[in-house]
Amino acid sequence: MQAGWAVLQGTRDTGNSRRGPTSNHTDSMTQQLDRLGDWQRSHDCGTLTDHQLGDEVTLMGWVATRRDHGGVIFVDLRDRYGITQVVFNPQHSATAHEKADALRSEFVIAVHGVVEQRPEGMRNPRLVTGAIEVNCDDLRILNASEAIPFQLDDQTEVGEETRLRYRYLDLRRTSMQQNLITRHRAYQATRGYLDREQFLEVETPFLIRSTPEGARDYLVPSRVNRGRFFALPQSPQTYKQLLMMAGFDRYFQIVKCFRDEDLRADRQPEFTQIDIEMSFVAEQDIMQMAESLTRHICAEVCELSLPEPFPRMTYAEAMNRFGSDKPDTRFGLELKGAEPAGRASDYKIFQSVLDSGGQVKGINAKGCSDLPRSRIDALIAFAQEHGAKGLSWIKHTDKGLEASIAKFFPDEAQQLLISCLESEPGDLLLLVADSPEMVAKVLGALRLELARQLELVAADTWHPLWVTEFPLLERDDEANRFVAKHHPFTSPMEEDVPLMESDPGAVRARAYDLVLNGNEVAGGSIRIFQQQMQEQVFRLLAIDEQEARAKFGFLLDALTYGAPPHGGIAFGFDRLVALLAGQSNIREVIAFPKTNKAVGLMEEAPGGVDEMQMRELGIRLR
RNA sequence: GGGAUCGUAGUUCAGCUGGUUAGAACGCCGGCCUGUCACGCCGGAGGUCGCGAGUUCGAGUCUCGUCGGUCCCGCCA
Repeated sequence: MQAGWAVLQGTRDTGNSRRGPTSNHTDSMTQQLDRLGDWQRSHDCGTLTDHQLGDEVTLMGWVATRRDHGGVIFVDLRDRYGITQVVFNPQHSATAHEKADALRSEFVIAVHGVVEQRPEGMRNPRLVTGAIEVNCDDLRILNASEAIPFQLDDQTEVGEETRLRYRYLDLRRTSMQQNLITRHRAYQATRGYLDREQFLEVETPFLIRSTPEGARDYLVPSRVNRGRFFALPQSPQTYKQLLMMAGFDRYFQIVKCFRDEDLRADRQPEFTQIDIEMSFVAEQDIMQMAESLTRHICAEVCELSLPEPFPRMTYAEAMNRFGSDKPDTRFGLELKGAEPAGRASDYKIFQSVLDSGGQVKGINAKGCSDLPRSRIDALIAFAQEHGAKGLSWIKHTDKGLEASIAKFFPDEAQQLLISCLESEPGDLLLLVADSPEMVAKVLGALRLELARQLELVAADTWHPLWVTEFPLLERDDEANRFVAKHHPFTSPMEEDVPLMESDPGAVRARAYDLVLNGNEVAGGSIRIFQQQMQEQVFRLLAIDEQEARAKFGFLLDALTYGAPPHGGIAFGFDRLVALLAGQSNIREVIAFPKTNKAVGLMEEAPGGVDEMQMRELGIRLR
């Protein structure tokens, strides 16, 4: 036995191989490892306190750290629940102490011992179990571990590439365990709430028919039906509507969705939705339900109390005041119209934009008149990255308005500018002149960037907001036609139906988004449930009858057999959990996420396939 | 498809206007240590400077290309 442990110590790799363990010391040690035998875990590593003093316990877990004092060895034993200090004292058990000499980080062990009070002054107030320690009399080494490629403490920030390559190690870190626990609690809060509210959880297919509307589909070739393909669902949209037509009244599902689009910090190729649909309802019913659900989740998971009811804002107001359809209302910096000042100025750029139907709007960066030129230049560059031709700026000092463009603003125009932007000495005015869409886009982004730079968002503030009355349609300039902004089954607002022929772009939808701290966490709509209306909308979208039949024939048929009025909403579950976990990146709340290039670094997915598989599927690369 | 940024020891980073043998901390390995908990002390090992070209007497450093990570624009009904 003893010789065996010596082998183990001597062969532990120093330099780590990059792609996992190549040394075979683990193999050579297998015979020296202990069996679990009849040992049973009596407690976890996060529960022992003064109350168990004197108890004999058996703990199992990972060696978080080993502190060898020559005479006495301390091991911090870690599991999902916490950390307990184990003491190996030669006077208590010479064998256990001798054996503990071989322990290294991340070895998996079982210890048997007695819960003892720590000596006076040796307590660790930072551990729940810090008042006690387990005096070990018997140790079983269940598994060894190579030296791990990065430390598991939360002290040093390890690069994400390394973390993702060894995700199973990364997930051992306390912060990641907390994130997944938060996620779990959000699942349970959701299921509990919706179950109590009479919602039925129903699964819908993952292998579905591809429809070229919307995002790119992930495709799955069918072997049995050679040359045909399934798509993975971008959402269970049509199925949940069919469940309403089937009379299920209240449906929900916590479900994976798939979109083959480029990734972002808040976008993964596969992501999770809380998908909900209800029959015999209008906007108010769904919004009220979604609001209660959100309040319930936030209360259960984070003990937050959100306002009741959530504030509401129309899409038009959101775009006008915040330049965004998901405004972060935790700070000011609202967009202000500056057209009168632009008209009164001699500034050619503003004049020509206004003459061609554009807008001049601005943000008043309060108290920023002393911002150095370099920072302003960076803001200009930022605006240009977002598509602006330029960003005009004017400092409001004690002496009045100062800037290179101030000379184009006669006194009257200056006064108008000051009143339009509610400016005071000490402020910095940032102005954009462009099409209304571009003005909103640029100033909306600039507003967020300024708030970030100026640290205007106080920690632990939660601003939920409903955005309503979205446009039904959106102009697709490339295809020169209208496309659905939400999806083609969204019902138009009744009072706007007459506009469908005359001014389709002005028709508002019975759609709503739930925004939390500037993040879209849910979105939904009242659906079309009468066939004539669905056909009318398809016409607007330039989808002819043949195409509509081919793509959505089953849904159109279902509409003819007594479809109830219905509507629903879907939550971006990953985003919601990320917010609750205080993470700005949804990868932090997903166990095994993909990189920006939609690659799994650990399992190296996607990978190639055998020629045989391709042949069976009737697929050839070109 | 485009832009920005990063890539140096296992990890996190430093490495100046191009110039001797590429450094630090943590980790790892060995030794010592009976009350630590970021243990301590002594010693040691560990590098394809992402990869490939180019400029140069000389490249971690400059140029071009390429691969990969991250953030953003486009895209995401």
